Amino acid sequence: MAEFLNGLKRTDYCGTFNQSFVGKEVVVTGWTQKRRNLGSLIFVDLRDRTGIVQIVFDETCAKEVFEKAEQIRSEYVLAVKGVVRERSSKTTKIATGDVEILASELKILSEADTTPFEIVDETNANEALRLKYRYLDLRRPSLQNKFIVRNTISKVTRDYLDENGFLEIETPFLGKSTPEGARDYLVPSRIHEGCFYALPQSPQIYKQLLMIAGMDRYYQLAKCFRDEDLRANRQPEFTQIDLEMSFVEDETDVMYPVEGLIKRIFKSTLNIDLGEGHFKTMTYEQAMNRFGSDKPDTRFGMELVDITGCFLDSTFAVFSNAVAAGGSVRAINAKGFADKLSRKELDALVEFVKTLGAKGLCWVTHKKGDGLKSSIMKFLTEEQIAAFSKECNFEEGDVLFIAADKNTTVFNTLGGLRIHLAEKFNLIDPNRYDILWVTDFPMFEYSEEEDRIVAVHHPFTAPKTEDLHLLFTEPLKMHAKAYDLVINGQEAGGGSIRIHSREVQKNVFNALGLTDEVIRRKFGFFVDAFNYGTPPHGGLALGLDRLVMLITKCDSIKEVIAFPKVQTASCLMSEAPSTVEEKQLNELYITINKTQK
RNA sequence: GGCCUGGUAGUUCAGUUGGUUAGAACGCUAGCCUGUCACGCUAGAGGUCGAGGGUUCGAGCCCCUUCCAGGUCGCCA
Repeated sequence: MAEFLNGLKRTDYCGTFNQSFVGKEVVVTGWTQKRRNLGSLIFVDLRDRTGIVQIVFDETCAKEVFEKAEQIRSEYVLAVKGVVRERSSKTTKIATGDVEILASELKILSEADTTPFEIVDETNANEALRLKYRYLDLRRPSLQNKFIVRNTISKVTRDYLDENGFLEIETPFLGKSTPEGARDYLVPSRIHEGCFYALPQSPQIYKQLLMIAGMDRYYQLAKCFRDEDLRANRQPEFTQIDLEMSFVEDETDVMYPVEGLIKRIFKSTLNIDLGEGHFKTMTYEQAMNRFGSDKPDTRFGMELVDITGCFLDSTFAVFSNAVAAGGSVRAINAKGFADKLSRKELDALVEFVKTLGAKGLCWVTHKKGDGLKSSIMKFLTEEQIAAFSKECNFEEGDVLFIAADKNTTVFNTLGGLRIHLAEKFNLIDPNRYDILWVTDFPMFEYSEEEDRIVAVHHPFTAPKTEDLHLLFTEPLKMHAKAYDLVINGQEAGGGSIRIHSREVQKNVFNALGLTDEVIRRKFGFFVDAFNYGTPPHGGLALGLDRLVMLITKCDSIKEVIAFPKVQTASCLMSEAPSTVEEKQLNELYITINKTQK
């Protein structure tokens, strides 16, 4: 039978005890990590979120206390009163290993069934099982620590932004479905037949309206929702540190304050001092040319090299066709990999890049004493070999991977291969943090799917001032005042200076092929707002979950969200989403059409 | 939507060419035990081999379908 506290008040947390407590009478509460019953001597490790302390029951205990202690099992919730004393046999395995509590009073506040998996830090229980019993999984110290770090980041963020004049303002969850961008989660309206709210993909429009409203500087730890497929670092609902500033003009007006925030976060969580200077920056073009990615992982080398010039006279159709179509031939040199990669593994890498959209991949190996070998040996001339060897510093012991196609495919292929090799061969120092800005993104890109140009960032992003004149002639050559914060090859955040001129905004909409009628329907209230005095403004959003992942060094976003969804966007614990009562559907004017897809 | 991987006691796994009663460790239960901290010793319970169908004298194992989970590509302005 569960007992009540009956006035017993906790005096200290389990993990806080040390020599200075010796002799004090204390009351601790927590969960039973482990019970060791030696007959007339019982040890109980009691755990709360701060740590573990050992409780002892022996012959000095009252008979009924000792008998109750014999009933204790794993995960029972206890309250124990006792005196702290020095241990006769100390241990360094727990932080409180110098002392123990000799119990004089015990309350079993709650009994516990045998848990589906053991509540230990180094669990290897299946993730699905742990997610079904998430509240048990969350008892594990390593998981609790992630939420303690997450809290620190949130708190430091609020402190820093408050000190810098930002106001925390909440924006609606129930909003208007936005066109372009991710798929919206829709919420049916009961009052308006056939109408739907959309959950925000981000508070983008609202925060810009707050600038027009004169709030000057805004921030929010904003929940965002996107109905897209999940990944190891993507959940359908996630949190952004979202901010916006008025009277800013250049990218650095936003980037520099954010650098201050990132520095404060790293200092307060990891005690890492990121130094006085500004973060490194790299243009989008540089990032693509060197790393084949707009979120380059600069913790290791193996950079891309453009060797198009080496193959201008190539008889190999793949190369000549790629060049003729405006593409390129590029390579990465896997230094010293000749002995690490078997023929079978090379073939596997060729198959791997096909999953990235490549049609193929050429390789050249130079094993010691074995000479050159290549998948395209018969197409290579002495001059070409000499030329690319020089360009790529290709020497004995190396493996060169060559891709030829249109540039986007080449970048995707070699950029992806580079990361794949680094992970496979542990080329990355796990304790290193490489932080940089990627700037000067293209303003637009061509969408083959939609057969029109679309905004790379979003349609409110300001073009580079010097590119404005290209808007109606060569829009694809325009660059945007947009910037991404990249940490260890992950997009940690992104933002832009926004368009504040109604003329420019109208022209950008037009360049995107949106008619006045469409603009009115989709963004009417937003466009109207620009007519009443808009300050120059810009902002940024940081992925809070990804920051926690990076700082706690975990690979899965599920580890840093208290109640996450699995790959099919369902919650294994609550079994959401679920069907609902017919009555609820009727109220919402909804009928389920099971055949349509 | 495509591709890859996995599903066997509560948990993590093993299970030979398709062949007797499906095993181990941890956990759990009971008994003994005064310094354990991976406590120890003794005994015990515990299985719809994800589900359905097929091949076979015989299926955990082979085939088909399906469900669940993980990763990834598409997608994610």
